[in-house]
Amino acid sequence: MVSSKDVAKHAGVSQTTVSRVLNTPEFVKPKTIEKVMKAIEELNYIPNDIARSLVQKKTGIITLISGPLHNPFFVDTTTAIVNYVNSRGYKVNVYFGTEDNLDSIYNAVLETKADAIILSSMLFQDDLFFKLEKRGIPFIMFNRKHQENRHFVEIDNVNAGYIAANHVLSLGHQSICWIGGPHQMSTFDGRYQGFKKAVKNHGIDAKSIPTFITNTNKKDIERAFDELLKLDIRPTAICAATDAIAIEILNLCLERGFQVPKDFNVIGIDNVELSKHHSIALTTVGLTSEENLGFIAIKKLFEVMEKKSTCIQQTESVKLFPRNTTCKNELI
Amino acid sequence: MVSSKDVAKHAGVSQTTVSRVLNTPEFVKPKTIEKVMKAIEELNYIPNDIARSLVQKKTGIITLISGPLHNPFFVDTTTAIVNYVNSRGYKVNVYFGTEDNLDSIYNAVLETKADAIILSSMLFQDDLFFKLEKRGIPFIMFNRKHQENRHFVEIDNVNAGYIAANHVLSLGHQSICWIGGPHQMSTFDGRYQGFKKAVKNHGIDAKSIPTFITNTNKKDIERAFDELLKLDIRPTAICAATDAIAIEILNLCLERGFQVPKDFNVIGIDNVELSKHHSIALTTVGLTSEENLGFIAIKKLFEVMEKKSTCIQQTESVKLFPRNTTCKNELI
DNA sequence: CACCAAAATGGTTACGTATTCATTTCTTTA
DNA sequence: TAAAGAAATGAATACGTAACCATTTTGGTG
Repeated sequence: MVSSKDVAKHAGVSQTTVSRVLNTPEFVKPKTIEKVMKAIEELNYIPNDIARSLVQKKTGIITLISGPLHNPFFVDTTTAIVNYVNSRGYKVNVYFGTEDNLDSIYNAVLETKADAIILSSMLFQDDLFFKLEKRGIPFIMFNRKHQENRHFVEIDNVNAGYIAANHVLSLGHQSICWIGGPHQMSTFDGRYQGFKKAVKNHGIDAKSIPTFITNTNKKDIERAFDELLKLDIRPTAICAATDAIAIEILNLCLERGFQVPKDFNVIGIDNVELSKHHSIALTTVGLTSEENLGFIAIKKLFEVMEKKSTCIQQTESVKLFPRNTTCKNELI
Repeated sequence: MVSSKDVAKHAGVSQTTVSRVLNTPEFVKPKTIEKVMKAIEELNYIPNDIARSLVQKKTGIITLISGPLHNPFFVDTTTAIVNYVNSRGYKVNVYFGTEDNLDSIYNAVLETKADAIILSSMLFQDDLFFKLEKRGIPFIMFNRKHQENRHFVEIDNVNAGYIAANHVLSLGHQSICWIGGPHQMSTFDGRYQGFKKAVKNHGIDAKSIPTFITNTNKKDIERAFDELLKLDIRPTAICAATDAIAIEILNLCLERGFQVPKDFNVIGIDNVELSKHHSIALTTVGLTSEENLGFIAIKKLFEVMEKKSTCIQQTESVKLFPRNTTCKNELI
C-alpha cells in the first residue's frame, strides 16, 4: 500500500505538500504540483479514503434502508435515491429490510459511521426513531412516518385512500373490499382511513366492507385473496393499499382464471413505474408531482446535512391515474 | 464523540482492555468485562468502524456496480447480492451504471477502499479489467465477461440464444428477427452467435434475418421497434436478447394495439422474476439451476476473499421456460 | 540592497482503533 | 512458601490522512 508519505519521499517534498496538491492546489507552486503529480503517477498512488474519513469525521456514505425490490415501489425509490446520492459524490450503503432481518439491519446500521440515513422501514411507534435521534445522525423517512411527526416525506395517504375508494364507488361498484398491510405503518393506516371516509360518504356502513389486513409478502397476499374468494358476496372491485399488493392481486386473478377488470376491478396506490406497463395498466393513485418520492426525500436529506433545513415534515398531494384495471360496473 | 479512551477512563482500565472486551473477551476477567460494559452502557459508546477499518485494513464493504433497476434482471441480482452480503455482515456500496455515468462511477469506485467488487458493467474489451487487477482488490463479473476470461460467472449465452431461436423456429415461424444490444458486451455477442447457429440449422440464411442492434434504454428500443414495423416482411416472432428488451417490446406491442402472441411472438432470455407474472407470462430461456446468477457470483466472490478460490470462470447451463408469449404459427 | 509582506513549504499532531510487546497479577505445584 | 507458569492488564505504536502552526522562500518596494 503506497501512502502519501511514500509519494512525498519520492517527490522530495513533505507529506503535507502532497496532501495540499490533492486538496488545495491553489496554495502550491505549479512546479511543485508537477513534481508531486509525477510521483503519484509513477507510484500509482491512490488516496486512502478511510484515513481521510477518520481525520475529517465524514465518511461520504449515506445509508439506505429500503424495502425489498420485489415491491416495485422500492425499485423506483432505490433508483432515485442511489442515483442522486452518487451524483452528489457520496456512496450508498443499501439494505433491503423485511420482517425477518430488520433487527440485524438496525444493529449494523447503528454501528456504522454514515453521514446520514434514509429509510422507509420505520413503524409509527418505533424505538429506532429515538435511537437515531440519540445517535445524532441526520435521517429522513420516506413513505412512512413516526408518531413524533418529524423527519419524513410522505404522500397524502388519507386522500389517496379516499380517491381510490371514491373512484370505484363512482364507477358503480357496490361491493368493494380493502386489502392492506398492518396499521403499525402510517402508510397503511392513513390510506385505510381515507378509504373508510369515502365509503361513508357514499352512504355505506364501513363495517360491512370486507377488509383484509395482511403482511405484504406473496404468500400472505395469496392467503388474503383466497379468503376473499370465499366471501358470500364476492366484491367486484378490490382496493389495494399499494400497487405492489394490487399487482400481486392481478397476478393471482389471472392465475385463477379471472379476468381484470371483467371479473374484478383492481386499484392500487403509489403509481409505481411498473403500473404503467401496458401488460399491467393498473389504475392507481399517485403523486401529483412528476418527482419520485425517494428523490424528494433524499434531496431534503441533503438540505438537512447542509444545515439548510432542520426538520422535514412534508406531505405530497396525490391524484388518480385511471388505466385499464377499473371500469364501470356493468351490473348497474 | 465518545471514544474507547473515554470508556477506559470511566471504567478505570486501559484502552487496550476496552478493545479486548469488545473483540476478545475470552482474554478478559469477567469482572473487568462487567466494569467495561457498564461504562460502555453509561457513556453510550459506539465503536468507530472507520478507525477500525484503518488499522485492520478491512472495510467490510463490497462495491456493487449494477445495471439500472428498470431492467428487471438487475432487480433480481441486486436483491440476491445485497441480501447475501448483508447476511455475511458486510455492507454494500451500490451503483447503477448507465452509458452516461459509468466513467464517474469507475473513478469513484477506484478511489474507494472496498474489500471486493462485484460488477456487471464490464465490456468484452475494457481497460477497467486491468485497472482492477492492478488495484489488487478481489473482483468478479456477473452476466458479462472480459476477453481475458477470468473472474466471471455467466449463463451459457450461446446456448441460450440457440434455444430461443430454435424454439420459435420449431413453432413454425419462418419470419423471425433479433433485437439485441451492442456486441461489445459478451452477453449480447454470445446470444446472437447462438441465435445465428439455430437459424442456420433450420436451413435459413442468417443474413436474411432482420437484426436490430440497439442500446437498451426505452427510447432506443422503441426506435428499433419502429424500424421493425417498417419491414416489408413483418416478422411473426421477435427474439429479444434479454427479458428486459422482450418486456419492453411487449409494452410497445400493446401500446400500438398489437396482440401477443397473435400478432407477434416474443421470446426473451434471462428468466427474470417479472417474466413469471401472469400479466407478462414471457416465454424465455434461463438458468437450469434455481439459483440467481447474482447469488452464484457473490458466493464465489466471498470464496475468493477467503482465499478458497483464486480464479472464477463459471458458465451456467440454461433451459427453455415456455409461457404465453409464444405459440404455434397459425399460418402454416 | 535591505526590508517587509505574501507565498510556499514543512514539522508535528490528532483522529480512534487494534496490535505488539512488556509488565503485573494470579494460580498451581513441588 | 517459593518458584514457575499462566492469566490479565497496560504502555506504546501504527494505520494514512488533514489541519494547525511554524518556518522558509519569494517577490516587490523604498
